[in-house]
Amino acid sequence: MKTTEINYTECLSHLKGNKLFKHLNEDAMVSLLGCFNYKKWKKSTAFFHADGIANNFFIILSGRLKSYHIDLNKDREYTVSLLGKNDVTDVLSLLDGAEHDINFEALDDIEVLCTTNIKMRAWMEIHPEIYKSFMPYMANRMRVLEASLTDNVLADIPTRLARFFMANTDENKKLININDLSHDELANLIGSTRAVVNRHIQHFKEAGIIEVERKHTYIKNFQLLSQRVYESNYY
Amino acid sequence: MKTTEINYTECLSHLKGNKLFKHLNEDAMVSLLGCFNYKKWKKSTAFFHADGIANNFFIILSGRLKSYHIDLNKDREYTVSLLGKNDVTDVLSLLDGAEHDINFEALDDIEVLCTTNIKMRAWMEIHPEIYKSFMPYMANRMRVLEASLTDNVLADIPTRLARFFMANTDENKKLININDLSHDELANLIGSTRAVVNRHIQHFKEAGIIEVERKHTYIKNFQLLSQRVYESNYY
DNA sequence: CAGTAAGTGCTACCTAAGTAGCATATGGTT
DNA sequence: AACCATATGCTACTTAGGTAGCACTTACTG
Repeated sequence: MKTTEINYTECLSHLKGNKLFKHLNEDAMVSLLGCFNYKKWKKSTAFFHADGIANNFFIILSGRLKSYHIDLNKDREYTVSLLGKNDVTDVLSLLDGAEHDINFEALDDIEVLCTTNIKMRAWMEIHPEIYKSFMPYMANRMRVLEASLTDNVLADIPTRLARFFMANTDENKKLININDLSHDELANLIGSTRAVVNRHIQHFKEAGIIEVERKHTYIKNFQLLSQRVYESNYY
Repeated sequence: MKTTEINYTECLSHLKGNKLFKHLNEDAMVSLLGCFNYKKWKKSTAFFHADGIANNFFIILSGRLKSYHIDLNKDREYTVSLLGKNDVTDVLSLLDGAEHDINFEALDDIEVLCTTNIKMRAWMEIHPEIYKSFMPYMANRMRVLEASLTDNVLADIPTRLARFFMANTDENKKLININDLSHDELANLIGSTRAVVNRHIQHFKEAGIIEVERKHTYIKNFQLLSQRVYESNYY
């Protein structure tokens, strides 16, 4: 690993805190780190599918990275997932070798460990115990995808918005991770548009559920929010 | 394995034709079969999440099984995936042990090999090489989920319908696997309702793209269909 | 500190999708 | 043959969500 900007032990401790890799023994850990380069990207750096980015494999150390699709006809974007610390990408092209046409954009300054799918696959061949630890990670990602899918089909936008806020609260009932996003980004995340999301945010404000400042959202009444979430349900 | 209704070698050949299990050696194959029971279910048999069905693990030998969510408030259903021969379920609860609230219904008379998640997990512990072969299967399932998700957010219903037909054609440009579904089931699959899907089916008929009989859909002009599909695109 | 880009709030309008209801057709069952 | 559940086709209507446009505000940048 190139250690120009971050030291080796720091990276090691990152991996040891990552569910996918924490179970590895010291030797495997060292050889894994040998495959990666440490990189930083500025906020708003974008990677398009066409750039061949999907043939690389990243472990996110800090910052948020969104994966998204654009509709060229209409002027719309959909954020498929919001990746953060301890997430990896792109799992799909890594695991089945096929192309994955999706784009990425850094929502913050981010730090990643970077390698190619080819190198990563070679390492996995030698350390097959890694496959098992990928299982719950993939299962969790699938759960999120499936929940979003069902939501987007069956739930209206205020419901999706409420659920999205709810899903991003911590134990103190405060909004985390998405509290500094613009209404535009929120819209991309729940599959709608800025104007519509803004409309419903006004309703939530009137109802006393949330408070809004420029690029900041706060939950004002958690009780009301969870009420709004559980009004509509499916099984 | 209980071999009351199907013989052992028949099951073995099923497993050898299944991408998930074909790579196993003879011993592993035999011990795997030892975990399962052979079962048949009649068409329309339904399993609800509440029944604890999700703690079982199935390999589908023949027939179609849909996994779906119902919205109790509105009167709607969404078919998350249509599983068939060589598919397994439920991967999610198997791999991370958490509840997966989803329902199942047999669209045909179906045959399955059936075991509990607990037994299957125990077997996997002893045969960890299986984890690797699960990878591309899961990756593929994730791709399908992600594509549906993006479609449901960004594409309108005629586009989704056209894509859905397109995705279910064989090398002879004939409709397979979904050609005998009612408009109601089609609607569930693309995230809409019977009346709306029927509306667009009329348009497709007028345009000469498809032909429809009671519970049968045929592609009349594949060229026109693929044109309709590629009109709208995203990346 | 002036200029500019980005974010927000809101009005007015348009349209695809959903809903309700009914007529007709089909195929299987008694 | 008569019956009945299911499937389909179609009309009329409602509505949530999307679109366009603009005013105002905030924060950054040269």
